[in-house]
Amino acid sequence: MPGQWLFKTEPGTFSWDDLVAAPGRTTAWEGVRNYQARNFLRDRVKKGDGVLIYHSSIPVPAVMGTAVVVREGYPDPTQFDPGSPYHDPSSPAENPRWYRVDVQGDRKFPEPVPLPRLRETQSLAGMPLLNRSRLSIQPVSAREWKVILGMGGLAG
DNA sequence: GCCAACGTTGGC
DNA sequence: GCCAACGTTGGC
Repeated sequence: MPGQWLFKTEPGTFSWDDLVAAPGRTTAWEGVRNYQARNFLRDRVKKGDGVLIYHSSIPVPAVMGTAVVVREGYPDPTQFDPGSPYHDPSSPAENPRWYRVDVQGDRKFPEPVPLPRLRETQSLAGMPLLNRSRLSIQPVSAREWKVILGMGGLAG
């Protein structure tokens, strides 16, 4: 049984629309530079898992749609690229510190689910997203997944 | 733009 | 290993 996740992104940097406009609707989810999130990408996120794409740092943050993991964790090459904003000169080449996965855009919510609606939904109260966690990669339970898809206008 | 919460760094 | 300083996240 596939797992479920929530990935945050700032739409000014990379948005849902950017994801579905990408070749094959697929993109490498790069630039994650937090150890807890890295551990999820490296160890727990599996091919076929579902991903909720969440827009943060905007007037009305919202879950925009779903994506599917199409490639499991592998070293993020941007850590070794001096020209990249995600360059990490202290990451050892023989033991890369940062990982990424590839995701493919799947279904756009007919109605994006705004953060205030998530907050007022009792069954979602345990989500890290709603509990001042700044984790950019978070696990989502099967129940939470189903509830949010329903709120967004997707049957399941 | 503010600022609280949280993560990371580095001196000791 | 402690912890103060600093940087980042992200809602508001």
